[in-house]
Amino acid sequence: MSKRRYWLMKSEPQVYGLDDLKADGSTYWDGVRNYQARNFMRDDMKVGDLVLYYHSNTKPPGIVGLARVSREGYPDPTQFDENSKYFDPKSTAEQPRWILVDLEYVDHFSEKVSLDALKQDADLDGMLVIRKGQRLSIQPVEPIHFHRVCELADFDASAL
DNA sequence: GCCAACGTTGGC
DNA sequence: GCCAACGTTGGC
Repeated sequence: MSKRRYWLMKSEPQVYGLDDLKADGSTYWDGVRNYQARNFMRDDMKVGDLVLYYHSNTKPPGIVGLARVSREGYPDPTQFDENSKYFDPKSTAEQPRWILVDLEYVDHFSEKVSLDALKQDADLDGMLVIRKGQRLSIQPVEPIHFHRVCELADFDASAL
């Protein structure tokens, strides 16, 4: 088995929160229109990778639970849909610009680990999400940081 | 609602 | 290829 990677993905709970993912079971992560985030989904995210699910634009922002990559990169269908706000006229079926992955629900943390708590924790120094001005909606996470976040959430990830 | 910190676009 | 203008993200 290849080495598993860890990620953090941001979503606004009023748009598509972890509760929505739980209700759906799985989803395709559409609407990403940032090349760096696209590249992660296209090149690096593999089935089985674990994802810290982060709620932004809420009070307080923070990590609310876990998801898992359930399908590797394929073209985001919304780029071809003229009625979608994610429609991209420069994208073609032969050369799609935007690639997404599928995520499946894993679990909620019993309590949100707030952004403030992440910032307070010395073991999480260097984690991207706590950096000022960091807007990237998909971020790689160091394994040690991933496990520390689970620890802060009092969540046992050893069986995953 | 404000605004800092980006990323993208397009004129030149 | 530069960079000003503009748009977006997201914490506060």
